[in-house]
This record gives sequence, C-alpha cells and structure tokens, in this order.
Amino acid sequence: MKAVTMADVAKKANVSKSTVSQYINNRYQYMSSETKERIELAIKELNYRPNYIARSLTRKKTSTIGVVVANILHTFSTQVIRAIEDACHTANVHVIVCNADDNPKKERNYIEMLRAKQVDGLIIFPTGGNIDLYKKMDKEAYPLVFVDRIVEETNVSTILLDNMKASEILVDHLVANGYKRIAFITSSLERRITPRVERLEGYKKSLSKHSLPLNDCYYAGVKKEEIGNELEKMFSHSNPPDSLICGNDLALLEALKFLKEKELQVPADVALVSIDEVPYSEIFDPALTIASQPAFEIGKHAAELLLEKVTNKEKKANKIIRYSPTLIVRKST
Amino acid sequence: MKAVTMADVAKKANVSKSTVSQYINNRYQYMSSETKERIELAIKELNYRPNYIARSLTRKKTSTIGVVVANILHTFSTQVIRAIEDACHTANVHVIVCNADDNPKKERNYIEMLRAKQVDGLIIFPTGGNIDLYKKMDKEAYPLVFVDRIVEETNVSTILLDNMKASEILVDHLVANGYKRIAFITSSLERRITPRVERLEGYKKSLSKHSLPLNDCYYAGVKKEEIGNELEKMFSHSNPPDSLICGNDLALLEALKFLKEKELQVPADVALVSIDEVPYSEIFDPALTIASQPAFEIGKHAAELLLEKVTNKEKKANKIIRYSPTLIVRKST
DNA sequence: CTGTTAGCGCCTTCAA
DNA sequence: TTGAAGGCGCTAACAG
Repeated sequence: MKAVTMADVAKKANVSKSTVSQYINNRYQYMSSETKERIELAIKELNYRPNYIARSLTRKKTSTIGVVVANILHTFSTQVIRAIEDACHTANVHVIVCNADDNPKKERNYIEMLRAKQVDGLIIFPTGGNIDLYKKMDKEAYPLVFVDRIVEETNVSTILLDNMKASEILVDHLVANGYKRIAFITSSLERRITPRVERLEGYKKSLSKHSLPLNDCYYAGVKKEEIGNELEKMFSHSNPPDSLICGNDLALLEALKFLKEKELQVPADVALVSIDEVPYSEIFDPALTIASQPAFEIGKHAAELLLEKVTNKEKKANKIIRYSPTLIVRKST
Repeated sequence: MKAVTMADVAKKANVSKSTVSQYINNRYQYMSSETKERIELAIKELNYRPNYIARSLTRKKTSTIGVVVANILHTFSTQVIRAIEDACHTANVHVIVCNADDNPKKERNYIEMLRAKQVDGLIIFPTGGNIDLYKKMDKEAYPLVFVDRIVEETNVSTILLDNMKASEILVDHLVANGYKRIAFITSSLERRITPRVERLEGYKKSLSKHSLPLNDCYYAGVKKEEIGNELEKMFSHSNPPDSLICGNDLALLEALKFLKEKELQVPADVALVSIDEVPYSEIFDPALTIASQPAFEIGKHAAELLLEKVTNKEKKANKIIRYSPTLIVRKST
C-alpha cells in the first residue's frame, strides 16, 4: 500500500503542507475557497487519511483513554463500559478496554501498556493488587478515575454504589415479606474488595436494625468454585435459611445452580434476591428480585470526570461519589 | 508530568540516544555489560517508559490490531473476542475492540478511525452495509479477516460456522425425539446476514430430508421487537408447532419471554432448542438444548490468520473456513 | 491567506 | 562497541 501523506496532498493541490494541515483541522477561517476546493479534491483523489499516530506525537495527546476492568464477566462492568464508550464517543475520544481478569499482574501490564501508548487518562476498576502503581499515578497527577472499588491507600476520585444501602433495601424487603432467616453469599473476600465487604457489612447492620440475630452459619464470602459447597453447608443445617441474598451476579449464578441441583423451589423453599441486574432476570422462572446499580449513570459520570481531568490538568480535590441502588421487585421473594 | 524521553536516559547514562535505543530493543549483543548496567540504572531512576506512539511512527507498525464487531450483545461475539485477545496477547499484539451496534455507519466510522490509528490489521464481524469499503481494503491488500458473516461481493478470508449443519443437527435431534411440527424463529433477514439466512436454509433442507412438510407459518425472521408477535401468530394456529428452533441467542431470549408470558411449558407444550450457547443455558429450567459454536477456536483461528497476513504481506489465496457445531443435549427437548 | 521552520520521541543506517 | 545524522507524518508558531 502506498501510504499517502500530507506532503502528497500538498503537492497535488499545489499548496504547502501546513495549509493542508489547517484544512484538515478545520481552521479555514482565512482560507480561500478556491484553495479549499483544491485540497478537498486532492484528498479525495489520493484517498488520503491523516495519520493519527503522527498527529498524536506532535500534539502530545492521543484523544484516547483506557479502561482497565478487574473482571469483565460482571454484567455491571459491561454496562458501565458501554456508558463510558457512549460518553467518550460524543466527546470524540476513543476508548481502549482491557480486562485484568481479576489478576493484578495483568492489570499492571495493561496499565503500563496503555500509558506507553500515551492514553490521556485511565478509568480503572481496580483489582486492588497494585497499590504502589495507583499511588504513583496519583502522585504524578495522571488523570485517573476509579470505579466500583475504593483503594483506601490512595486519594483517587472513585465512583461506586452505595453498597450498604443495597444490602439494606434487600433485607428490608425480605423482612417486610416475612422472611427472618436471611442468608448472604458472595465471592471471595480475600482481597477486601470494596463492594463485597461493604455489602456484607450492610447485610449485618440491616439484620441488627431489624433485631434479627446474626447467625455465623448464614453468611460467607468464598471463591466462586466453593460457593456451591458453602451453600450446601448453609442449607443442611437443622434450621436452614428461608431466604438468600447474593452479593453479586457471579454468586447469583452459582446459587441458582445450587438451588436447581437440590431442587429447592424459589420462593416456596427459599426466597432469592441479588445485587446487580442480570440479562436473564426477567425470563428466569420465577423472575428475580434485584437491587440494581445505575450502571449507565455511573459510567457516564466516570467518563465525564476523567475527561474533565484530562482537560484541566490542575489537580482537583478527589472525592468518593456514591450512587443509590434501586429495588426491582419481581417474583422470587 | 515530566515526560522522560530517551534523551534524558542517554544523558544520565552518559551514552547516546541510539545506544539506549538498542538497549531497549534487546540488541545488546555488542554492548559492554558496563554500559548496559548504566542504562538500566538510568531507566529505573528516571522511571522511563518508551513512547509507543513515537516508536510506531518510525517503525510504521503499531503492533495493534482492531476488531469491529457487528453486535457485541451476542454471547458468541464476546467469546470470539476473548479468544482473539488471548491469541494476540501471546503474540504481543494489542487489540482494540469496537462495537458497530448493527449500524453500518458506525462500522464505517470505526474502521476509518482504526485505520487512521494505523492498526496493522482488522478482524471484522461485518454488518454487511459497507461493501465498497470492504472491497477497497481488500484491493489494497490491507490485512483483513472476516468472522461469522460472508460478504459475497468480496474475496476476504472468512471464518464462520457451518450454519446449515447447525440447523440440521437440531432438526435431526428433534425428529429423533418424535417432534414433527418444527418451527424456526430468527432475527431480521433483511440485510441477508449470513448465519441467519444459512440457518433458515438449513432448517428447510433438513425438514425435507426428513420428508416433513414446510409450513410457511412455521418460520420467520423478523426484528427482535417483533419476535414476540410473530411467535404469537405461529402458536395461535389450530395446529401449532410442537417444537421451536431459535436461530440465535437474541431470538432465544425473545422466545423465552414469549413462552413465559403464555405459560407454555418446555418441553411439555413445546420443545425448545437454539443455536449459540448462552450463559444461563444450564441454570435455566429446563436446561436448554443447544447447537453450540466453537467460539474459542474460531477466534483463535481468526487472530492467527490475521497475524500471519500482517507478517507476510504477500496476498495469499483467501478462503472460507467453516467450523462444525456441537449438539449439547439438555432438558428442553 | 499561505509558506517556512522547527521539532515531537524514536529508530536505523552508516561511520568511527 | 558506540555515536551522529536523518527522517517517520504531522502540527505550531511565526513570517511574509
């Protein structure tokens, strides 16, 4: 392939490179319409396409941001990313998405790769495993926004759910419907991942708010693979739970598998609710009652915040922004 | 932020830029270990990170490929993309994924944007709406691979499912289980999208193979929003279908909604099967019988093919590669 | 209104 | 074994 450059266009149109450049960048306030037309024609005939790489090099700005998501398998993540892409699209900014797969090492690689690619800023759903890196970027005042998870040791702007409240509205709802032995299952708490920890805490607080006893056999945070076993234990007690809160969509999936295997009927045998909306919540039988996150708003806000930071490099006060969950009552309670 | 460049490293290490460059690119065959150490130290102290943008400009190669997917909502697409990313990751190539949202205009924008970013090649799940563009790239011998859909007018390497066979194994399975009034529903056939057209055709052929009559009321390809209505019509006949094949996961979702609404029992009232695996196929009640695509292999193959094209620019014979579906029998038939 | 000049950060001969 | 020079394609002053 030939690789048409601006010089070719300039030659063909009989003008200098800079004139073509101005044309490309819509700075034709002072350009004769005749010149304009000649350039336009030349571009078309040559099938010229500006080289963004070269442009980025001079402008020191790529008009691209990176998103590093801890685990893209969460429905929530995909929705947030979608919203980020939309917001960036309207701002004429490109987005590169990378999935860290819950692996801090992968996360680190992606962050370094994206920075080497000179992305103008980063939205991160942190795995929590690269504190030093987060800190370093923060110190450099590199444009950065966290989503979904707080990294205590840093001071980066973070947007996330009011997780305690999510548990609370679910417990409230279950209690209002007469359930008293409420269980809670979530994925591993090992790395102290914010939403998991906070949701569990919210569960505990809400129980006590309703003067319900906290039964240590009724809650657990374990690796996905062990959720089935854990539930087995929970439900084989003499006095098993009458309802179950799933801490996130992955836990929900495991819980559904378990309930099916044991032929436990929802809600007759156990009421079932979950935090995080899933694509099959309506078609599932029974339709699932959910505490849903405003994923779209969260993504949009994250994008806007980052874009603002990219534009105004002065370091603003960072803050933690919480969004409220919504209770969607369906048939599983 | 300072923006450390190679010059800074060179100065600090007391060598010239080109020496640093050689170090960075692992060409230290003839470099004194003392020089090496000095450079290494300088890099660390300065926290130097090579600028890929600048590198790409000189090398005329970004080590990045683009993926433009017609609609990322299909589970199949996400799986293929995952496989592409894996394959590229091991080849040290970056991947930028864009979702055309079934919109040819968006697709065109993304393709042009990615090319402006100088990606080394493109894997496209074509919407089918930009024939001229596809052709142009093909003519330029720009590295290109299509996935999932054939564009008749071009001659681009394409990897996709043996769609006729997918329908066939499903019909065979239904017939073997005594079903005779087999219906078929899929999303809009308007743009003659390969998998939809071929799967419908496979359905028709298979019926005739089994000497079953083709009832015109028993199949349809309509927009997602109208699938419910269409099914309503199908099932309100005096002699309604006893089984239903969904042409893809989106059609399946609509079908499930419909069946639930009408309180039709699966498989007692209707047997249900679908092409394309979905995340909830096992936990659904009853678990869904599916003709599944080897998404991982398809993605891997696509990536390898493209990478090969990127490396060996000589135009190779393009071809159409078909993968066979797998029947996963569960409880819905 | 248009052209000249000087880089952006890096890589690649070619000499030394 | 290392360095100097030139250039990748584009933009940004500054002249003219």
